[in-house]
Amino acid sequence: MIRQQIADWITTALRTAQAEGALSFETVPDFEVEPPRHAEHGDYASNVAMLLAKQARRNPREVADIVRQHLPEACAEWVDRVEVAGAGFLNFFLKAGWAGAIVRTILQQGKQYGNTQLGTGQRVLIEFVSANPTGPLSLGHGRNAAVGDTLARIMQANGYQVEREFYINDGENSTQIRNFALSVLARYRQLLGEPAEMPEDGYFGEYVKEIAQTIRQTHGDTLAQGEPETIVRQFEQIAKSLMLAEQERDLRDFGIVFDRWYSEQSLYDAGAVQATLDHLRQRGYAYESEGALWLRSSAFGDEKDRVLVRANGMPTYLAADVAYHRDKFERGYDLLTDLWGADHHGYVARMKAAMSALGYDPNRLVILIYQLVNLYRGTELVRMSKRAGNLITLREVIDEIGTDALRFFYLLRSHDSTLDIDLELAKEQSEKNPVFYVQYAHARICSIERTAQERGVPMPTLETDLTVLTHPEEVALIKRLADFPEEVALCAKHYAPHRLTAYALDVARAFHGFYTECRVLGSEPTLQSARLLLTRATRQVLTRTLSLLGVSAPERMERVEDE
RNA sequence: GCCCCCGUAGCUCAGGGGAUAGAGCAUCCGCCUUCUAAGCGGGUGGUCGCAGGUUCGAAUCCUGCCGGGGGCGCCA
Repeated sequence: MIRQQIADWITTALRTAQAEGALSFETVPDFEVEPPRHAEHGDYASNVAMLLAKQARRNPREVADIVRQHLPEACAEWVDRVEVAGAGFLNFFLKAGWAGAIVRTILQQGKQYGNTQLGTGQRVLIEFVSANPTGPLSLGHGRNAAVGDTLARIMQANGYQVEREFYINDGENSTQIRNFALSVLARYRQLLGEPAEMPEDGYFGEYVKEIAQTIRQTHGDTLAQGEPETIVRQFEQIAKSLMLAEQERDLRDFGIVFDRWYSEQSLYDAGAVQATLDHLRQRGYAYESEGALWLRSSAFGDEKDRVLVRANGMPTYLAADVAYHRDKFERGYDLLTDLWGADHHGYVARMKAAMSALGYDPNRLVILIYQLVNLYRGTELVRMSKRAGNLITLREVIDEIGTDALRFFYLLRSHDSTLDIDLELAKEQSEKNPVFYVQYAHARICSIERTAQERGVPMPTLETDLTVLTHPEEVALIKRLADFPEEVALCAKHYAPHRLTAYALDVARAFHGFYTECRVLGSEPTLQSARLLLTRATRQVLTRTLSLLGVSAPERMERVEDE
């Protein structure tokens, strides 16, 4: 808010200078107002003059000086002085006590603080996880889930109307569903003591046996009798829905609830796949060759054309997925966001090409690719899961380290980076663990408030004099708090939810510094009141940040002493 | 061969046109009569993979190369 305020003053100054003929330029550049690294450069600095110099045909320092002289008088309320420095930076030095005004604003805005208008009026569909219903969610799906859900929360905070959707890959003609069903069927028969062989490329994880067991318990021993094709179809339905139920349960325990579970099969049932193929043909972007139907994706930058319908008449996964994305656009969203694993990156070009072929703006489809996740126990790479065999399940990691730690760790790095998670570290209740560091700051705040209550110190009103908040640690903390709305907006603009963990750590760090240097309870009454309000404002921002991350903000954290 | 991601402190990574490059961990030295020491302060530690280019200014943008990971099905 203070940054926006300064930016507005600068814009006003530019307009005034322009009107007076002191400065000539066509467009206001996209300049920045940032807290400089070094205190001698003021509280906030702007690069506007350097960006404008060429247009204005003057050297940057001259431009800076002109801007400085045309700043509106209103800024005198908060600004002590403005210096021109370096290559042409405008350095703003704020009056002692400016920080207090920010604390008041934060508290006045309450739960609204941190919200922005960035996406007001825009509908977004975030499609994520979308795991195959043939196995439990994996460690990789967990990253997808954490990034997608937090991004959804962030976009909501920015005013977007957000919906979360899970696309179920349940096409009945797909080989994977059939294989899965055949695997479950084989296990089921084995349970009944019948000789049954697993399909060669079947699913060999323990969970398949569990599903067979569940089916036996709920449907009895006669489900594998009758006409073979009917049996397999039946097993497809039952096994698939059991698997989906488990995925939904895991996600709910991970703090994620989808607005919609969208079935691939429903696209076939509604004729949407066929309609999309016809539409592509009409537009001239689908053609027959070698007995198959092809998408002319190479016309839109893809390296080659792709098969939509195989020579055997079966549509490919791509065909359904194109129909699905068409359906999403037709539902009226302004923006579609997909979250895919790195192993699907090669698919991006063809999906965007398909959207272009259908006449949609491919830029309205944002596909985020996240890199792999490796799990370590100390320095040892964890490869296998007992239950799922060749993959590590999300469930077992949640069970071991908890939702809070796992969500935080997933968002500790950019989705562009491969992520290593160390189970030992995530479980450790110590200073090494960043989740605890942040949560501990919150618990400390609650502890101060509890003690205040015990001592009969009431929470001060907003009329309290906040200009006494001038200690460097207080100002540093308030600056971090003041950044919150800007940070929330940046997270959305760059699709970078991981920035939020960094921000949470920054706020926690600033608070711990304040806590150490500035005694709250027992200080001089005016100061005590002001500090109590600062503490409350910090709590509000921390709680909100953690809730955007889907991480809890505990009111107490007792250290467990281990010998 | 082509495509995507990464290469920054001993380790794990932020920063992705702006001033003297940051954090955590590790390591060394300090700080608990007083709101939770799961905390705080300080020290050590860097040719931002290499070479060109663009720019007033490059870790950041462009090109090429090197190294690591992933992907290149009428699988999903």
